[in-house]
Amino acid sequence: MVAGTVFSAASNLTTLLPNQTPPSASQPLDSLFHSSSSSPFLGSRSIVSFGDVQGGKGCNESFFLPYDENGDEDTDEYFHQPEKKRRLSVEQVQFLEKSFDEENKLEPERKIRLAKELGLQPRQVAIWFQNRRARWKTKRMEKDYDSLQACYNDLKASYDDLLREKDKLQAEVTKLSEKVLGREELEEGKFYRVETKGFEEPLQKSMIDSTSEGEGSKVHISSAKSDMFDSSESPRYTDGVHSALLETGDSSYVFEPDQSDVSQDEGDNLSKTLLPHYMFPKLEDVGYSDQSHNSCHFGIPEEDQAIWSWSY
DNA sequence: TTGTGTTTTATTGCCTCC
DNA sequence: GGAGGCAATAAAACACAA
Repeated sequence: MVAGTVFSAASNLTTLLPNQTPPSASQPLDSLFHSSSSSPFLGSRSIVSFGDVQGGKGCNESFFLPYDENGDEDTDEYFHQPEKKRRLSVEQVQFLEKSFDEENKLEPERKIRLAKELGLQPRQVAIWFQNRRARWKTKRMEKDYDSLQACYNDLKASYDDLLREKDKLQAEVTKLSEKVLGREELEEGKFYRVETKGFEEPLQKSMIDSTSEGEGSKVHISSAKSDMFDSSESPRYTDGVHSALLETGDSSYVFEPDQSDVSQDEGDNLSKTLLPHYMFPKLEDVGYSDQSHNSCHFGIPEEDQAIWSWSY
């Protein structure tokens, strides 16, 4: 390859006109792109032309001076230059970039044409496209990575929020369950038959008997043998009180919720869903005889009533 | 000026396709 | 088997801080 390149340089040397000047940096790209068959890039520095051998940052000045100024001595020096990489000129790169934007693959005819127009070896054009495709791929992967990262961050944030919410709700369930269990003494197996309006949702269909004639949305828990009691997710009622309840002949325990009290919080919503309605004692048994009362305090101390009050 | 990191050009080896 | 593509890599050119 080295010998080939040197030979190419030498060949090019003979074809270049000594006074040929590179295209001006201010020359519009389109005019370059639509130039005629005579290349505007011939004579600009490149590894093939050995232009600008002396280096310089972005210098487009042709290394090739008129022979009568350089003389044979310098010309001889060209052929003995060790092969060095030459950066393409700004114009050449712009031209190639534009071509790449149109199509990033290079057919043989196009390669030849580009090489001719740019005064480069077809191989150089091919290499440039190859490297350019590699850069393009890297950039695209970086973009993909960024978008995936953003996506992941969003999902992670949502997940963390859900986890926090879950912990909060679980703590609420625990708190409420403890309060309920703390009042088992008051119940002593006597439970108030409560009605419910709009409680159908928390109960599974299999648990509910249709009892709606003339009773609005009153719901009866038809059987203790429901999924609710088997579920490991549900509160466990293996103690004497609840076992007694489950074994009682009258298995229809209906709870009547408050319809006006608005002192609930989000934990209350949970309790509506998770706490079994049959657990509430009769109001008479806990010193509460006014069944027309709308609030669901059920003898719970004043300070706890907020938790037990809700409305629909 | 020099050391160092980055970019660009080019090579090599492997693979696929025709 | 040759041409072309790609990944990995080398090496020169370039940018820039100290």
